[in-house]
Amino acid sequence: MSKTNKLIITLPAEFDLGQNIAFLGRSDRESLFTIENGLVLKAFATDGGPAVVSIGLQGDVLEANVLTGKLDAKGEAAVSTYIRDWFDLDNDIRPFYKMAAGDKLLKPLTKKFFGLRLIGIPDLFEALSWAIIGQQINLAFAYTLKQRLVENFGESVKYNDKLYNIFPSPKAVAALRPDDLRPLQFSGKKAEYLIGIAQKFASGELSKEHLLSIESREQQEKLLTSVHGIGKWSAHYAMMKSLKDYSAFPVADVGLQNAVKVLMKVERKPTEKELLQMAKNWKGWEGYATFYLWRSLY
DNA sequence: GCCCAGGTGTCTG
DNA sequence: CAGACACATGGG
Repeated sequence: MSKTNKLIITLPAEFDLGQNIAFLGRSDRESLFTIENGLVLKAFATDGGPAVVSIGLQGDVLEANVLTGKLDAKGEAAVSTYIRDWFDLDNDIRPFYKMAAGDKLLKPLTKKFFGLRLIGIPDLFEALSWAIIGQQINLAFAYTLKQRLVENFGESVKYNDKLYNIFPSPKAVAALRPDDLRPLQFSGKKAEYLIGIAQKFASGELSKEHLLSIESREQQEKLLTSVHGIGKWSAHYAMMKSLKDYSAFPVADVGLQNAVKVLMKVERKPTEKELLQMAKNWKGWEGYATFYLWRSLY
């Protein structure tokens, strides 16, 4: 009998697991975790090998249980940090709610989805990959492409006869050729961008640590958009989902535009200019506002 | 068949 | 610096 690791994750007051699970469950094609009976199950790559972890509510804290594999102290710290980042637990979102209370568009959303946190993608390589996959295609197809990438080039662990996938490492993707991805129905450009970014991560030219060491958001954006395949939208997407920039604002996002259109009950999508005008009230919280607006679409 | 999709790079005026 | 356009492929 091996001892099972159990991690306790403390929670802020403005947190509702049901709301966050509802967001996580938005696609039935998600390939990187599963949701069962109020528990989130996900595989993690650790130095000691892959581990499947369940995350669920236990009283007023989250409890993470290691189901297979074993975590040393370093692994436990890494998984705890990942979960805190994933659910954005170390951020005081009261100022966001305060701002939203005075905003026609956001007020009903913060009421309806109270306790929803900006669900992140802690791994920057995964965040940028997902941005590239999602460019200019519908979300359903994007999930299909991600699933094929993950299943073909990522590791997986079995638990209870089910496979739990881990997003492919930069090294694994860096070794691919576009012709490896074309049969999975990646366009030539997506394949080229994805492999190029993987190579930059594998070589150390790009890293989350380095991006985070840059204090100026403008400089972060500039560095990100200097990479082939990362435009303004993808840079802001990664900044809000991975770099904890709550003011990141992917204005060109068609989902965001549609959400505003629906909520305002108007015939056409707002222009970028109109969105920027609207977002003047959101200063510092554009990323959170965007996230709640996306949530309104499901 | 047609329009749209969680865009980007490149070219042109 | 703004605007037009090619790219690429599935979903509805």
